[in-house]
Amino acid sequence: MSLSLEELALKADVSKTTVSLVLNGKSSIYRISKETENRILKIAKEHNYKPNSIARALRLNKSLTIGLIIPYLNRHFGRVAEVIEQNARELGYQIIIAVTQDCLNTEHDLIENLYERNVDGLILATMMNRDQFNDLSSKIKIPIVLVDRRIDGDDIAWVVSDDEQGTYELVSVLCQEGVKDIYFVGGIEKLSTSIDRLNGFKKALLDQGVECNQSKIQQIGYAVADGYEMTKNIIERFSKTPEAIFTSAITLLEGLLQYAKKHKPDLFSHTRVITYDDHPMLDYLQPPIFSVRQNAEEIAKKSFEIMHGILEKNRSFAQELIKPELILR
Amino acid sequence: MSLSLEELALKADVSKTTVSLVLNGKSSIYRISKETENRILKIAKEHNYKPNSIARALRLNKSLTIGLIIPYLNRHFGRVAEVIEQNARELGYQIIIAVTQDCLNTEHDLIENLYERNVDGLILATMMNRDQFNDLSSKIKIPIVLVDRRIDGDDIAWVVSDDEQGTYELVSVLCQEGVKDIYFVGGIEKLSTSIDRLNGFKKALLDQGVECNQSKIQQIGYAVADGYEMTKNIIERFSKTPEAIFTSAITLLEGLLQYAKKHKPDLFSHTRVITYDDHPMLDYLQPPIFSVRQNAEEIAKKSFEIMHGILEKNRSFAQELIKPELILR
DNA sequence: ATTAAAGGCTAAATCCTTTTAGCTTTTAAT
DNA sequence: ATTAAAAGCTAAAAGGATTTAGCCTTTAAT
Repeated sequence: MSLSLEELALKADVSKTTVSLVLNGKSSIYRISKETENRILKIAKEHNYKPNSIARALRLNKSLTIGLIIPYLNRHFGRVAEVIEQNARELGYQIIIAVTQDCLNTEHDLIENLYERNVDGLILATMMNRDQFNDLSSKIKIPIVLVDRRIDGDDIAWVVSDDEQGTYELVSVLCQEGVKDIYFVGGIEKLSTSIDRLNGFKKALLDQGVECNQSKIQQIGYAVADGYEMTKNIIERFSKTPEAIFTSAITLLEGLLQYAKKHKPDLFSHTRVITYDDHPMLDYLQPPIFSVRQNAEEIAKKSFEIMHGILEKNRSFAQELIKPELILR
Repeated sequence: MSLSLEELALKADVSKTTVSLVLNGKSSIYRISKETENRILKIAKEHNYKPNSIARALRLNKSLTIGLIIPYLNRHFGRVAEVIEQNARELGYQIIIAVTQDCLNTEHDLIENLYERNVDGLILATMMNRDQFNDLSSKIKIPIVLVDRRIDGDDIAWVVSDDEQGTYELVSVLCQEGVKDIYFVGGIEKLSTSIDRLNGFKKALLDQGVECNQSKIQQIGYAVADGYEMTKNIIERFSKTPEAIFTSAITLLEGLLQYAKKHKPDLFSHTRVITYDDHPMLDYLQPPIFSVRQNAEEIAKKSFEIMHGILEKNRSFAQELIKPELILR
C-alpha cells in the first residue's frame, strides 16, 4: 500500500496532525502557513499519497460503501446495478452486491450481514412486507432506499417503475383493438410489482368496459418455470384458446414461450401475447409481442441520488415513480 | 452498531484481551479457565456481539473483500458475478463490483481505486495485454485472477471458457453439413476471447479442408452496433449472399439481427447463422441458430476458488479452461 | 514594558480489534 | 522452605487516520 500519514509527516518534517489538516483542506482554519502547506501538498503528490480507507472508515464511522441487495443479476437488475455502480463511483462510493434469489430468509441474512460490515446505506429490492420492514428499520440505523419494489409508508424511500400505469397503458392498447378475453400471468403475489401490475390490468379492463373474471388471473411467482406452469394452466384448463395473455415479467414470457414451443406451437395464431419488461430479442420474434420497457437507468440513477441525498445532504426520504415506455411492435 | 469488545469486557468483568482471546477460540492457548470462557461466550451471545469489521480489517490488514471488475453486468457477466458473490459469501467474503464498459482507462482507474480501498484480491475480466498486466502486477501486491479473458503467462491465474474448442466444434458441425462459405464476425481483436474464437474458427475450416479467406474475417468490437456494422459490411461488400455467418458473441448476433430486420429480411433464407454465447430466447427464433453456451456458473465457481486458495490456503496461481456446450437447435 | 491577540504548529485521544510480552497467583517438586 | 512450573489473566502497542485542546512564539496594542 502507499505511504502513511506518519511517513509523510517525517518527510515534510512536521507532525502528522499538520499533514492531515493540510490534506483535508483545513490549513487556514488551523493557520498552517502557506509555505508549510505547499511543502506538504508537494510531498503528498510526489508520493501519490492516498489515505488508508479502512483507517478512515474506522475513525469517521463511514465506509463510503453502499450495499445493494437484489433478487438476481438478470438483465433488468444487472442494468440497475451497473448504473448504480457508475453513479456511486463518481461520488466516491463503492457498491457491495448481494443476491437473494427471491428468498426472504436470505434477504434478512444479507441485510444483517451488510449492516455488520458497516455499509453506510442499503439499496434494496425487497420481499418484505410493511411489518417486517418496520421491524428491520428499528434495528438498523442506516438509510434504506427500496428499489423496484416498494412498501407503502410515508417515511419509506423508494424508486420504482410505474407498474400500474405501464400495465394500464399496454393492456388498454389491446382492449382498444377489440381484444376482450385477456389472461393475467403474474408473479409473487404480495410484491408491489405484482399488485400494481394487476391493478393496472384490472383498471384497463374496467375502463374499457371489459369484464374481468378472477379465473383469468394467475399468480405463482417470477421464475421461468412459473410462467410455464401458469401458461399450462390457462391453456389446459379452459376449452377455448384465450384471445390474449399478458405476462407480467420477461421471465414469465420465457416460460410461456417454452410451453408454447413444447405443447402449443400454434398458440400465436390464436392468441396475442403482451408482456411487462422488454427485451431486445423480442424485436425478432414472430409475431410481434408488445411490451413495457422499464427505465432501468433512471431507476438506478434516482435510487442512488436519494441515498446520496440522505447520506450527505441531510435530505430525508423521497419516493419516485419512473415512467416506463410502451413498445408496440 | 452492536457492542464493542470493551463493553463486553465490562459486563463480563474481565479485560478486553480476555474477551478477544475467548471469542477467537484461543482460550486454551492462553489458559483462560472454562468458567471464564463460558461466561464470556454467554454474554457475547446474549448481546449478539459481532466484531467491528472495519477495526478488524485495520488490525489484520485483511478486509475479506474481493473486487470484481467486468466490462458490463450483462447476461453472461451478471451470471458470473452472481455466482461469484454466492460462493464468496459462503466463505465470508464480500464482492465489490465495478464495470469498465470495455474501456481500458476505466479499467486502470478501477483497479487502482479498489486496490486503494483495500480489497484482498481482484477478479478481473481484463482488456490489458501482457505488458500492461506485468506493469500492474509489480505495483499491486494482492492476488489477481483473470476471468473470461486470459493473458498468456506462466504465473498468471485465469479461468476462461474454452473459446477455441467451442468455436471449433460449432463451426465444424456446419462444415460437416457441407457449408463452406462462412464469415467470421468478431470482437475486440486483441482480447483472448477474440483470438481463441478466431483460431477455433480457422482450425475448423482447415481440418475440414475449407479454404479460409482473410476477407471473410471482420473484427471491430463486441457492441451491438459493431455486430450491425460487420453484418452490413459482409452483406453489402460482397455480391454473393454468404452461406453462413458466425457471430462471436450474443451482442454481435443482436447486431446482425438488427441489420437483417432492417435491410435484409430474407437473410435467413440464404444464410445460416451460428453464434458464440447462448441465450434462451434463441429457442424461439426462426430459423434455429446453433450456439455455444458458456458455463458461467463453473467459470465463476472456479475463479473464486482459485482466489480463495491463494488467499487462505497458500496455493499459488492456477489456470482453468471451462468446457462450453454446443446447442444445436 | 507589559499584555493581548494572532500565528503556527503538535501531543494525545479516539475509533475497535488483535496480539505480544509479561504480571500475579497457585500448585508441584526438591 | 525454596524454587520452578503452571494457571489465569491483562496492560499496552499496533494498525492509520481525524480532531480537540492547547503549547510556544511572534506581532500588535496600550
